[in-house]
Order: sequence, then C-alpha cells, then structure tokens
Amino acid sequence: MPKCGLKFVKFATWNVNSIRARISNVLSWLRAANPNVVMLQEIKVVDECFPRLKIQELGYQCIVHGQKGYNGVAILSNRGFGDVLPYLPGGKEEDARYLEATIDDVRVVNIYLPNGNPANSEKYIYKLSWMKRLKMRAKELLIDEMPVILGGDYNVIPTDDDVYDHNELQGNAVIKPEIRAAFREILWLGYTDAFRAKNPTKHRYSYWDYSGRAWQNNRGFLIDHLLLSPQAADRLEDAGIDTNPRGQKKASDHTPVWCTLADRSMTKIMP
DNA sequence: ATGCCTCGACTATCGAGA
Repeated sequence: MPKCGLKFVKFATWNVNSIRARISNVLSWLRAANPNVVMLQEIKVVDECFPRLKIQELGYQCIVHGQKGYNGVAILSNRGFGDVLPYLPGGKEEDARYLEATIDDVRVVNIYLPNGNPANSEKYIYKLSWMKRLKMRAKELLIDEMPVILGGDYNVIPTDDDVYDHNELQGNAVIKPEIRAAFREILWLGYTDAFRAKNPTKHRYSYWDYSGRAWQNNRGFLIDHLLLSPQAADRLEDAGIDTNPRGQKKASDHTPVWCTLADRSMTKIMP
C-alpha cells in the first residue's frame, strides 16, 4: 500500500440496496471514483455470500455485518482495518445496522439508521431509541480525541432545504421535528456534517425514489451523511455527492456521498 | 392517501423500503 505520498484519504457512504443486485455498479464506481474507504448499507446478504473476491480484485479488503434479506452493512478499505466492533453498544441488537473499525488513525463508524415509518408505530419508537443509543456512542467516541467519521444512511432529512418538497413529506419519519432534533443532538456534541461544511448550495440530494420518475425530475432527499468529529473536521479537504451512479442502469435508489481528509502523514508535520 | 419501483424470499405473491 502506498501510504507515503498520499495527501488525502477519500471516504464514502453508499446505500447500495442489495450488494448482489448492485455488484457491477459498485465495481465500476470503485474504479471510477477510487475511494480509499467505503461504508455500504443495505447489502441484504449474509456474511458468507458477500462478493468479497470481486472487490478484493480491486485492492479492497472487506469487513461485513450481514443479514439475510434485509439491512446489512459492510466497510471496504484499501488501507486495512483494526479493532472491529459490529454492534451499537447500549442495547439489544435487532438488525445488522452497525459496523465500526479503525482505519489508519481514524475511527470509521458505518450506520444504517432505522427508517421509522409509519410514524407513531413500534418502528418509529425503535428509530428514536436507536438514535439515542447512537448519540451515546458518538459522545463516547469523542473522549480520546481520535478522528471519528460517523457515516451512513441516517434516514433523516436535516432541513427543509434538503428535500424537493417538504410539504409532501409531512408526518414522515424522515422529516419529523422530533427526529431532526435527535439528529441535531448528535451534531451539537461537536460533529460537523462534511457535505454541508463544503457545499452551501441548497437542494442537493443523495436519494431518489424508484417510483414516479423521481430521478428524472430531481425529486430527492438528502439522507446520507458523513459526520466528522473535531479532529476529523480539522482535516476535511472536500466533500460532495457523486450523482453518476444514480443515472446508471440498474441503479440503487441512493448515490454515494464522499469526503476527503488530509492523510495522517500530513498532520505529523510540525511548524 | 401512502407504494407510481425494486429487492429478496419464494416460486405467487408479499413485506419492506423512505
């Protein structure tokens, strides 16, 4: 691995909506975008059936926390892994929605936050309690002042500027004030939304429904986020949304959100 | 109003997604 001479490390999050249905899309995007670390959600497959070999051929190692049929998360890295934690602490694990590992000196947290619809159901209660647990973990991760990147499909539209028409989604669990407040509670711990820090333009989306020609009409939401701890935010170089995969054949309904952080070697330079 | 598509589990429909 060429660790010397690499100025920036590129991180991305992508809900692929089945890794088996999406493998060719994922491989071509890895070749085109050349990320170093990728957080995948909704792989919808057990660990044993994750297509590791095809991904390894492109130089990535994989860690997988899968589940049959639904959910499931994985992290790809061309810089190795350490200290893998496959469960969100602080409660009973009901689905495969969480995977944490150290890559270089960065703690990478991959989440697939419960959708929570319909609101005022058990699923909604589950979403709220999951967010409370995530906040506790996010706070805990700040203690040792290591760079942390908390990425994934949050199923939260942070503001009315992050959706094509907030009125159409009134009452939806991705937009409810209580859910937005729970998301902000994590931000207020000291996390920075990487995309928002670098892109003031409103109405930029990471998800477009399959139905109703939502992609063609740009009726989308921004629900995939990369949150950076202060030590990670110090190293933020750029961030964006790569909309190309959403326009491909057999696309996922989500598209990758990415950011680049200064490599560890750059921060070692003393004045 | 939720399902205008898509997926996986199954083999004919159906739950889930957001």
